[in-house]
Amino acid sequence: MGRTYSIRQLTKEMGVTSRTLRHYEDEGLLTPERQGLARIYSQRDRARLQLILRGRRVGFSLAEIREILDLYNSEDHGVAQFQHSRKKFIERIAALEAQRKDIDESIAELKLALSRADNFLAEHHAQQNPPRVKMTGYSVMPAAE
Amino acid sequence: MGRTYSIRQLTKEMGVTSRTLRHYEDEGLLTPERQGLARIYSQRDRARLQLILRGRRVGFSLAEIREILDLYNSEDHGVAQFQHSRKKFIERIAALEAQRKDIDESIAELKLALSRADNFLAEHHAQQNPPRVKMTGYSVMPAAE
DNA sequence: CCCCATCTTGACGTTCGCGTAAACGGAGGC
DNA sequence: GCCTCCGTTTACGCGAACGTCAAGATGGGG
Repeated sequence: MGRTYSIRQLTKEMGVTSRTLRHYEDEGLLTPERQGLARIYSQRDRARLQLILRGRRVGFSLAEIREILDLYNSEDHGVAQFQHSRKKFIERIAALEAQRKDIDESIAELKLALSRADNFLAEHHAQQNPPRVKMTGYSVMPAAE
Repeated sequence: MGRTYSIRQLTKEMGVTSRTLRHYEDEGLLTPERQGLARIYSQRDRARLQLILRGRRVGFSLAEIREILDLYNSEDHGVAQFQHSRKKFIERIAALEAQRKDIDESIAELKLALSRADNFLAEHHAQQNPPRVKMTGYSVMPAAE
């Protein structure tokens, strides 16, 4: 018999509102038990919620998250089902790896901008008034390509 | 003088609609020149658009993207400005690195699920797909009691 | 000249992910 | 009894990021 959680406990632990949990339930992402009217969340619900929130952080829509959870949780464990799941998993992995590339590029660019800011601040170290220095004629973007 | 682009050319190249470009202009993210009524995009506009789209792919809102672009593009090159920019850059980098961690975890989990699907298919000698290493790891999703 | 393609400016519509009341139901304490 | 929490349902609202008409400008070709 696993631990159980009230809606309040879960919201505090995960940093979301009760409205959010009910919304996820409406969307079929969570299916807590009931004691009368009150929802009672199992460890499994809690684990699913963690997956949902992480999925959200990486940019999945609730529909996509549900699809993935359904793949994990499928009732039908036939060959066709697994082949379908396999395809979906591969798609998701590829998408995430592409996204990671975007993120790495963004980080690199931001770090470059950061170092430029640091250089400027180092050069104008003790200065408090904004110096009207023109920066090497380049007023726009980090060069692409 | 650099190359220029019609709205149509840019949409085709970038895979977005003209409505999207106009929307970005309404939001102050792009400021193409005009020839009469027609918009005419410069290389700089094109570069900014690439940044915008990448920002979108990593989950930034248009408001956040505008803020970052403004940091790059600031007119005021004073010390206070650079200090502010520096702070913002550091924040963004930290957020992206956190997101990267989420992505790596998601990828790891999906790969685990993938290998389980592969194992199943191997056992049932569904010969269509490359077999995988045998896994003995425990499922990420807690079993349904 | 007309036609057609491509552009333009509104402006209302849509989807997603919840927020935010409004109104009500038990359980426990005083 | 009543008050205070914690919970519930129903349901309208909202901001973001465009989609989707409607109606008109502009320029080139036949």
